[in-house]
Amino acid sequence: MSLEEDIKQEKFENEFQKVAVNILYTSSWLHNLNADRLKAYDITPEQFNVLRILRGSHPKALMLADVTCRMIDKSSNATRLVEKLRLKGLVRREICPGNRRQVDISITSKGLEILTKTDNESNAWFGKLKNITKAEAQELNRILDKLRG
Amino acid sequence: MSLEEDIKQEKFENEFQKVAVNILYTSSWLHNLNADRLKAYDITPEQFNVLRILRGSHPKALMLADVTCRMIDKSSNATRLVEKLRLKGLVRREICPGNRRQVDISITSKGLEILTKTDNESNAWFGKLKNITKAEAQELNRILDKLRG
DNA sequence: TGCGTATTCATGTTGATACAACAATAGTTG
DNA sequence: CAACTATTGTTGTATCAACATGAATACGCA
Repeated sequence: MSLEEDIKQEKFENEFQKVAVNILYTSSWLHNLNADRLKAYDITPEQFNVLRILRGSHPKALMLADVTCRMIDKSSNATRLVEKLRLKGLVRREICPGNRRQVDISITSKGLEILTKTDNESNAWFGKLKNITKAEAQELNRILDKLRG
Repeated sequence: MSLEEDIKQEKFENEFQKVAVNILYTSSWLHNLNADRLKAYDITPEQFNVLRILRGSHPKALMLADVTCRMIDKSSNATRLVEKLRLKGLVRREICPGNRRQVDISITSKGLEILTKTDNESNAWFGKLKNITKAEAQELNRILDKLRG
């Protein structure tokens, strides 16, 4: 549906203002879709993101700062996110012996299992994004990257 | 900068996954920009959004449900958001005489003043989005609308 | 070595989000 | 009119985001 209908706004001042609102609105839409599908696994989208980051470096551990800088939303607190995941047994937390300030985080086999399960769904889920063509997806990515300049 | 650099991810599984991450990431970037510039006025981006919605209908009041359905993020709580704005004197809240369940919300002159001030900045602010051309902005809007189906 | 600074993470606090339950009023129907 | 249902907002609660501050360790240099 058009953004104008979705938020009952007849017109925007200019195309750039609409871009801003459209990105924020579409992001909220995506976030809600994602939160819904992850509810079955009892994890939040940001927790899921951290798990994926850790799978990306598996079996190597990452220090907390490395997790943070890979996160989509840098302002969420990696310490507490990781602690939530640890309590669920999905990640491991170890003080680095060589540098005792540092905490090494790695994904557990239970964490990997959850990701495997969601992978099976993910294709179906990305299907929801396939209202657009691959060429449009590429164009979207190009423009968003350029936007952030 | 490219998304890959921003979140240190070398590659995505496919263009659609990257679209999802890119929208979420760009939205977080935009939200932070917005929050920063609004800090000088002591309002949050969602409060700002409500003020703009009310200016859109000014001088007509809107009932709470109408505010909600125009909001970018439908899940934030309009009752409490409006109460915050009321305490700052930026909106008025009146029980509708014709239907006492209903609450009519309208923007005050003080609320309008704040928007006038931000308007003066807004052009400068939208300038940050002008890494892209108007044609690209239109294309971005088209694809985002299509994406949400 | 010892002192100042930088790095890395944790914690405290305030306000926002997510979701469910509740309350009050209005409309509807036998 | 009395009971039922729908509409419209409010409130409670747990969790999360945003931001500032604090604590422990490591590093650099006189």
